[in-house]
Amino acid sequence: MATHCKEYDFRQIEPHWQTFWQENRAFRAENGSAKPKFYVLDMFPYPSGAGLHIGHPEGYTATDILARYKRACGFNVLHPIGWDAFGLPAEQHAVKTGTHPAANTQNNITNFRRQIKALGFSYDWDREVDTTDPRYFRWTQWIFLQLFKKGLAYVDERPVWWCPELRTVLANEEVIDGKSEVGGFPVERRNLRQWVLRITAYAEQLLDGLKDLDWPESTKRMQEAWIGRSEGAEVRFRLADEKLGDLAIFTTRPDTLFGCTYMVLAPEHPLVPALTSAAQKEAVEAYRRRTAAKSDVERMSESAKEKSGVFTGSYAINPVNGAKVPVWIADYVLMGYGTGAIMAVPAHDERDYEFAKQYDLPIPRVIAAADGSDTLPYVGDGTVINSPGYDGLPWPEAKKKITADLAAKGIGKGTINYKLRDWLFSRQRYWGEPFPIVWVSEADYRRAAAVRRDLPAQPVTFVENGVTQYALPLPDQALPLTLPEVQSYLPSGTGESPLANVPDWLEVWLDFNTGASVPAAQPRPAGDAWVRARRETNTMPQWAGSCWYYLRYLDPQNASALADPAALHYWGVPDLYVGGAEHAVLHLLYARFWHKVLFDLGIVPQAEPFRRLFHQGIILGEDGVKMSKSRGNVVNPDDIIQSYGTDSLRLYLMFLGPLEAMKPWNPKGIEGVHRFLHKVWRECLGEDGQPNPKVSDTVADAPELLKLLHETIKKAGEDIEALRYNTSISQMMIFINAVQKAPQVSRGTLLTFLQVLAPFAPHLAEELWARLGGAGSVGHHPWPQYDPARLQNAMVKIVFQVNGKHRGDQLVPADITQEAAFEIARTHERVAPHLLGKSVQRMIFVPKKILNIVVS
RNA sequence: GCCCGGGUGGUGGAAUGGCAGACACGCCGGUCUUAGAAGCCGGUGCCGAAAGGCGUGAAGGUUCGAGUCCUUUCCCGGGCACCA
Repeated sequence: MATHCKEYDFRQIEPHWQTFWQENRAFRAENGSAKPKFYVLDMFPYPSGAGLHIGHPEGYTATDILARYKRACGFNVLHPIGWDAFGLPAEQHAVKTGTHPAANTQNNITNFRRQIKALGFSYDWDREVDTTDPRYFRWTQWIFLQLFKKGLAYVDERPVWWCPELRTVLANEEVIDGKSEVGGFPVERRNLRQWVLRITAYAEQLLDGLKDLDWPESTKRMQEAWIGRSEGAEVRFRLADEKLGDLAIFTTRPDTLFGCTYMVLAPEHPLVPALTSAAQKEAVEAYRRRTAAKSDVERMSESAKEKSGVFTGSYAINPVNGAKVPVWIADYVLMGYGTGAIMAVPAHDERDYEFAKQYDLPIPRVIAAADGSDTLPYVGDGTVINSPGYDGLPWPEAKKKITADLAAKGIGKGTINYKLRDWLFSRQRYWGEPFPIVWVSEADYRRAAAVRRDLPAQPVTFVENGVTQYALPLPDQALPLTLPEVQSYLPSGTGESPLANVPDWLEVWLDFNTGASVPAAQPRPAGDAWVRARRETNTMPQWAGSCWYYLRYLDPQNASALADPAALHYWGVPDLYVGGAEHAVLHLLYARFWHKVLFDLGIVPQAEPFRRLFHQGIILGEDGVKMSKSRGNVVNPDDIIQSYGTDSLRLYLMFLGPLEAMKPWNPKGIEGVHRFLHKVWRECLGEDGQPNPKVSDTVADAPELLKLLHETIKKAGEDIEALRYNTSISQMMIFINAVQKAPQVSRGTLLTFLQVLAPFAPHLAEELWARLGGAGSVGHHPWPQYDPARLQNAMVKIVFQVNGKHRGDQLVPADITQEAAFEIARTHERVAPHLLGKSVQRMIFVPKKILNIVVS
């Protein structure tokens, strides 16, 4: 079973055991097992052409250790891997080379698979998934159809980020500081027809569900901030010119209504033209034009310095005091939030204050500061003043009262707003999941609606050249809708994807019952259900496939459902999810949203997909800065494996520091753990490769060594559960250092130690286990139990302090009394001088630890 | 600006309010060797010959006792950023 090398030849040992595991399918997870399940999930990688980055093995080693440990503890462990393989780089490569992105993607996957296998992770390779496989994305499309049917998908022409360089639209989240996240190219605003998912319908649930999750607090808070719930009121102001109607605003501080001295509309607000007086027309229009021409980045950076705005010439009436207040437009008010209009209360809002100062608007105070200060703007606690009917109330109470009073008068109501926006779900790209949607005429849609039961309550439509088009979903049986071959992967440049350039795919006769289609250029087939249709040319964003992959692992081959309900019940959701903090908001929020929809549909039994989440930290270059090609400080896993072996790499990655910490790579450090593994080898085997002569079947280990062994079992187990691998490794080092000093060691002790080592350095552990006569695979043996009795010592070291200062220590019986300990202390040669001539005031005695003598 | 993390030897880092610096890197000395490498033994926070003193970004506080708890403050990293 084992190899026959005489030295620790990891280049021979590691592939040997990897082959062994593969041939024995050692890590297969069983559906329907009677064992308790444990599901430990890695964020699956995008298989880039650059190959694995050192950050991948960091997180993957962490989960692998846990997976191997849990298997040894008797769990049926699901530990899968797959490929998030749709994505822009493959498409850009295709544009450049003209080869199909699928070909490039498969090459990259092959390379990733080879690299990951060389790291010896205990994945169940029978469950590998690939988001670009039609058998996979069929279900991505299916889930989209469920969202569509539920009214959670719609189309909207809206300004979106357009990147001329990438020739595609980007989501807000993909734009960083006015540049594309991928490539760093400049972006601009354009109006395009887009698919949008109504994630805002789940805002409250997404916020509420965070409470019970075992996630890093920082990540929870980031999601909270992203959802951005705020409670306030919508208030309607009459306009002075009655025929213009009302102006609705949102405020979180209705209690400051008496302090409102002007109103501000977003420049894009639809009421602006009607509100603008003849005298102000020119100024208002110029301002609107200027705002529209600015990118959001310019708008933000400029206005961060200085507020700007223009008076419209109109006035509104403050509903609480009848005051006539001017209506302005300014770009510090955003159309996309609330009603796109605000009441300005300059005394109690920093932005309004700044604006009022700039344009000389009145700033009356309506909240008295709790601390009596009179500086403005004031946004702290206090009581209401200058507000007849509410004076003297603490402002949160006034807020409730005024909101209720407004509601009673029918001019306002309490509302909740969220910063969260609906999710822009389409991309003008080739390399993504096609939408299983066609566009048909109203008449054809009505005919389909008469027989189809899978349409939304409200049809999804858009108007094109004055004609209303209706979105008709493909029937389930027509899935997957695959990508057509194209001549060029270059986007059309007009905002449509390359799919718009494939007429035979694009323009079809479609049977709305079966989803069957023929090119429109051919004659219409016989039958009533055939309608003229144009396919949706957008594709889905990369987030789509990663929104539900953790479910597909449960039952990856299933052709009739995304997963068998029995598998969904047995495995449930991951018990642990490990991945980078860079996904704190987007992926993790989108996946939660989809999961909640699937939960509401009764497809999954849990409301949340990821109960326990952990972010591994970033590994920096040797120089303490982020690894990058340009800096030349990149560490390549392949090179490390070649020089030290994957066991050393795995161990070092975990020994570097706390898993969640950002920490620099130190090339000398890996030699330290490599040395440790060599030492383990030498303690087990002699120079001839046979068991070391000091290994004995007859000699009993010293109690101290056994105690250390049991401490090691205990500490390793506890640390693994808590993902504190650095300290468990140091404990194993302490143990092996003790073995080294012992003249003899029992075979049983070494075998037990190898079991503890196995999750961390599985190849070496297997090899030594076999050579020391252990049966079968070390990973298949039940995790050793520590004996609590062995952890006790009859004698313990007690520390003597005088006035809190360490003055000496002494080995004493563990159950020594305070009196006896004091007797030892007062005669202790290093302690006694500090007691001389002093009187003892009191003593603090902590058994087994400390005796602190307080003297005058 | 706001919200999170975090500051401990030359380095990475340990430390349920109870011996600060485990473990490892590096360095110094020794051993083995013709020599080196590897291994092994010993040392290694700072000041001091020693006794002892000082030490966890800084300053206060609570406590018999603080790296750990509280207040203020500085620095570094991350996220958000006109969301009314």
